[in-house]
Amino acid sequence: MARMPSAERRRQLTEAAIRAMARDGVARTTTRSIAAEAGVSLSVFHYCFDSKQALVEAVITTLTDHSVTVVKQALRPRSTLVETVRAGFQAYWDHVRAHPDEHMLTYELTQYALREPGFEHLARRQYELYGAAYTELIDGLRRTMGLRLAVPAPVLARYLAAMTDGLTLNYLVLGDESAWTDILDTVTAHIASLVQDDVRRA
Amino acid sequence: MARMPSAERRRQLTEAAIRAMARDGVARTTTRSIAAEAGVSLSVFHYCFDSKQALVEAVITTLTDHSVTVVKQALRPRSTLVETVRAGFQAYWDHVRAHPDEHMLTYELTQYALREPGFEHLARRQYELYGAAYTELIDGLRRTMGLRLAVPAPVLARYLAAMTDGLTLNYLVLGDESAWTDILDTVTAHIASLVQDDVRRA
DNA sequence: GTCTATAGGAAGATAGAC
DNA sequence: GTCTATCTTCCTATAGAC
Repeated sequence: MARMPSAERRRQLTEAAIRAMARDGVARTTTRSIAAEAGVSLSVFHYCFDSKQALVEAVITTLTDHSVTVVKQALRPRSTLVETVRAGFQAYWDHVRAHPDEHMLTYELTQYALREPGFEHLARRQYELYGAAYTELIDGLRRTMGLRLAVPAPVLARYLAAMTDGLTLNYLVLGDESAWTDILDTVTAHIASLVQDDVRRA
Repeated sequence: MARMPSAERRRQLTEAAIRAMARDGVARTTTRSIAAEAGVSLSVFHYCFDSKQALVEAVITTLTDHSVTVVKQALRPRSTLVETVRAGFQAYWDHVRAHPDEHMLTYELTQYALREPGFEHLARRQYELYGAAYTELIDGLRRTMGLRLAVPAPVLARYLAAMTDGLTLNYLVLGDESAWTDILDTVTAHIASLVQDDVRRA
């Protein structure tokens, strides 16, 4: 195989691990299967990473950063408040439907991090970054559109993050059969009314 | 060790497995550790269960039924609508705070079921039973208090189930540090207004 | 940096005595 | 039904040649 600097090999192996884990699940993904997915031998793996744990850490941070980017892209401010809520939620949901395996893997890795000693902070980091992304959006809207919130932005942010998280997990478990369109409409309407309630109450 | 009919041994091993999995995580729980937790030898395990998978199936159904019972107990109708929402949510949340490991294990097993070929139906069953419990409550309230809903009861039920699911997962990841009291107050208020909006709109 | 080969251990499952 | 001992397989990680 062609020689390659360690840093690039690390990226290659991390990407291969994400593909393998998304396809087979975290539990079934072995160092051998990752090396095979990357097209290198097992020793190359251990030349680049001290241990499997070290790779999983790289996978978690990479995937977290990617997920947060997805959320931030979806949440970017639009022309009106209602439009921001509706389009943002729609964009996020489109991503979930297009890449269910990726979101599934994210949940698996959260569980992994919570159980692995010394990895708990990676799970927290992920959820704190989600909260920060929502908080950032809310604060931006508040400045731009003169919103005044009845509850602190971080509280509202945490609530919105939890709700999207729960809806995503339910979709992954139950599939598309149910009336998700209705639910999304309901959710969107309620989020909009929620924010506008805050405005009215201020 | 004292002899015991197979059925009872199976229950004993299932309970031991739940304790071991809640303590060590699903990934680290082996047939050996389960047998040790139950105080029997490994062969007894395989005398009662054909395979580890067969035991996990028993664990999942047992824990699902238990979780659904918890939800149903929390959701029982109270004197007023707002009271039902508030007390129900509070009762559920008290259980989450008192038994975080049990809820954590439930999430882990959902992932396990989604990944294990032939076990997907167990994950779906769990979430469908949650939805059924919420639907049952809503229908009961509709009959008792003359509610009229703007959205079908199953849609509202699925939404509420997803929201509590997301909040629970966020709590398990982020711990108690954040302002969960504020969030719960916000959530309760919004659920109440949500149902009452439905009433007004009808 | 990359390879083949293998060490070393732990897992699920079975054999056969009691 | 329960036990101890063992089989077989698969994993992570390393050794050493190229």
